[in-house]
Amino acid sequence: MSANPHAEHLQELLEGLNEPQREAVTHGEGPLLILAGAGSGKTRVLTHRLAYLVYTDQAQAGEILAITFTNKAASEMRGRVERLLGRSTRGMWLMTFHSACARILRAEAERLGYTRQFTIYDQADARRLTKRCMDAVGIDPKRYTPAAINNQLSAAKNQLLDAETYGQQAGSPFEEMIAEVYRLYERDLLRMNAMDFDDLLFRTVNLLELFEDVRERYAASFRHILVDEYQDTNHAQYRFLQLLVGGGKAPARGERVQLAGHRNLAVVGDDAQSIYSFRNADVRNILDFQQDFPDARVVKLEQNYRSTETILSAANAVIANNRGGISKRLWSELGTGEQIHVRELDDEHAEARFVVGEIERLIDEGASRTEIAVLYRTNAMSRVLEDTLVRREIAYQVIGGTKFYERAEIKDAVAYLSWLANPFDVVSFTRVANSPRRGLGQTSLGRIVAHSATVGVSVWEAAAAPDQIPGLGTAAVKALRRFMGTMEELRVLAGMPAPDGRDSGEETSQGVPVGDLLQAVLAQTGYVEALEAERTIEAQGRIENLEQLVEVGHEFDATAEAAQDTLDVFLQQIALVADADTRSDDEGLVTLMTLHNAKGLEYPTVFIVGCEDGVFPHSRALDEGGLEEERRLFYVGITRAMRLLYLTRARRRAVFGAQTYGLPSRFLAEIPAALTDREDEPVIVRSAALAGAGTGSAAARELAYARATSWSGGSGGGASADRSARGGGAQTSFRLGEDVVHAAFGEGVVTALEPHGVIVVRFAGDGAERKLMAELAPVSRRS
DNA sequence: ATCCTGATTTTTTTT
DNA sequence: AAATCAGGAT
Repeated sequence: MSANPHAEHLQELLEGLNEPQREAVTHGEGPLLILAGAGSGKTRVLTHRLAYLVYTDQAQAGEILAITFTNKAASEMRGRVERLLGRSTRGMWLMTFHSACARILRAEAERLGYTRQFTIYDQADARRLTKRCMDAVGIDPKRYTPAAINNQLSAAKNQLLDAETYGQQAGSPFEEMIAEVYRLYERDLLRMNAMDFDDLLFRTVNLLELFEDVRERYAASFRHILVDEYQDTNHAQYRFLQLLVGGGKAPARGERVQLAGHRNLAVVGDDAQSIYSFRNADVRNILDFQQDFPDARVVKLEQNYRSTETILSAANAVIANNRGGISKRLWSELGTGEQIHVRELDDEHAEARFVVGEIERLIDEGASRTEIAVLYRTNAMSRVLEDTLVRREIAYQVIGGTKFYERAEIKDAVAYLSWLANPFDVVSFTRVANSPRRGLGQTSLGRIVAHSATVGVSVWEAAAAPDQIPGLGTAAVKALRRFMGTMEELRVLAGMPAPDGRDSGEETSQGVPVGDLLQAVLAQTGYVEALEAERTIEAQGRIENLEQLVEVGHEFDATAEAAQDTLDVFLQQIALVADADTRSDDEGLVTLMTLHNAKGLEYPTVFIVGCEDGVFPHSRALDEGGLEEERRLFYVGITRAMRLLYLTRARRRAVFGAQTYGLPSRFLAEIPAALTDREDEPVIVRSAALAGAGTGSAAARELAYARATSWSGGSGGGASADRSARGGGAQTSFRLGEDVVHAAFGEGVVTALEPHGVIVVRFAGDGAERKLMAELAPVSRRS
């Protein structure tokens, strides 16, 4: 080792790492599992390991595949590795699963019957196509939404089940129906030379399974593979890795022996932070890693360098309520720090005012806006916060929500490019053909698409010969001819070959740069003109968005490495950007985002708003038995905070425009009161009360009641009046939204007042609403 | 074909 | 509250 010319650098690379970190960084060949608790220096280990592998010549940059969860994380990591190495990491595959697969597929697509210009459909496109297939099968759209059906398809794909296999093992009429949609859906995607997000993984796995030479080539070219956030990988991703490194679970169908390979796979993750099961992530991937690779070296990172001990204690206490998992106990040396601030506000507006007020105070005290993040469960909750921030003139950024690339005008512009690149792309064609309005309505478009399918040519070819299309009116023929004239000009400009192969064999001419092409598209199709004609503020905003997109195009042109395939690469890049990738951390902005988007990030001050049962944990997660995952999400949220943590809850909140009354999140009660500054002790009667209600056991009811009374009595203050009222049998006057406790049902909240002394209470235990006679029921005011 | 209007639905979370 | 959708009028 001392002979290594980089010995000094090596020293530097390992300096400042603790023992387990160093072990992970310097691990040589063979499987490696890094169990990295929150804030334990995971990214540091990953970047140092990447640099170490290159430095010690265990791998060239180009022989490493490093998977991150977002493109943003990838580019940050690349920057850090380059700083460590002191040179470029060009050639290193440092990207998301989806980007890596798209890249492989673009090189190999012909083997699977696609062209390298295949279009990537996002979720909205996929749902639209699903709906079309549902209509074709004749499914009642009232009973099943395209989103729900598409989720089923997505789940199947993530399990690597194709339509045929899925159909064979369908065990219910429902599954038969799904299978039918699935068959159509797959057929259409292939016809359209398009893939959805799940296909990127699925098709890559197909490719590697079907073509041994391809598999061998990629397996040999990636001598080391590293995967971040391994707890959130799904089965398709697991199989992809298995095909590249060898080893892993029992051989798949048709495989005689276990796959051979170098098995140089290092995975990093934390099962306590697995929060993507709704996306078919399977936490067993990380839990079973040691079974998959019995000789794996396992490194646990438990020292936290991020949060105060108070925050960590809260996180540990919360996650302890989950069953199972790999045990680890985070600790830190950063001192006790401040208590966790817990606040209850009247409604979401008051909550927002409180949060923004605290932000103002912190800024006055010298904090920077970049040090503050506000986290919420659902995107819709950002609105009130934004309103308040705007009013108080605090600069902020929202991550997620309506993404830039999901705006209609952006999707339209991109669809024009997609169709130019991929003449089979029906979804883009139908999106673009009548936007701006050209007099080509649904009926005409339907005829064009149907004709292309019958004749077996691309939509482009079908549309290029309007008079061949049966049933098309003269007006439509004329409109289409004019439209296709424009598109032909643009096609030449783009340097794309004629779809009918007229000049195949010729060298594909070099197209103009993407930014210029985009500009030409927007001008020549009349898209911008139509927007200008609207003369509304809205349209003006859209034009500005489009200008921004053109700017993105120009930037792409300026940095494009090879002049080849630029349009495809640009489209692929756009299809796979996540909104998390647009986060900026140097512009003096307060950051607003969902808890999911906060994964992997840290902030000195964190607010988690909406800590109410039904909001967080989310009611739909509760219905589907996803409580533990919600808790992990809460754990993720808590552990984002370095020094200050605020948890807020609104007694009343508008959901779908209607007022709802929510109980405090059950997670709040899981934080030891001593760690917080809340004045009133949380009343934990829920489980006991529910047990009592369920079994009808009088003793359990007594117990729940006794605990509830003594606890609320213990909170001091004006408890005595309440107690006497309760002791007298019942309290008779209640207000809307009041927190109450019932002897058998436990905690609840008054959601309605009815005549004749009847109140409606929703209970925390089972979420059910019950009508009670205020005078007679054993119910009383809480707190 | 297009536009308008009232009804219905939407909100988990995302590559 | 906002967005999308279906159905009907123009």
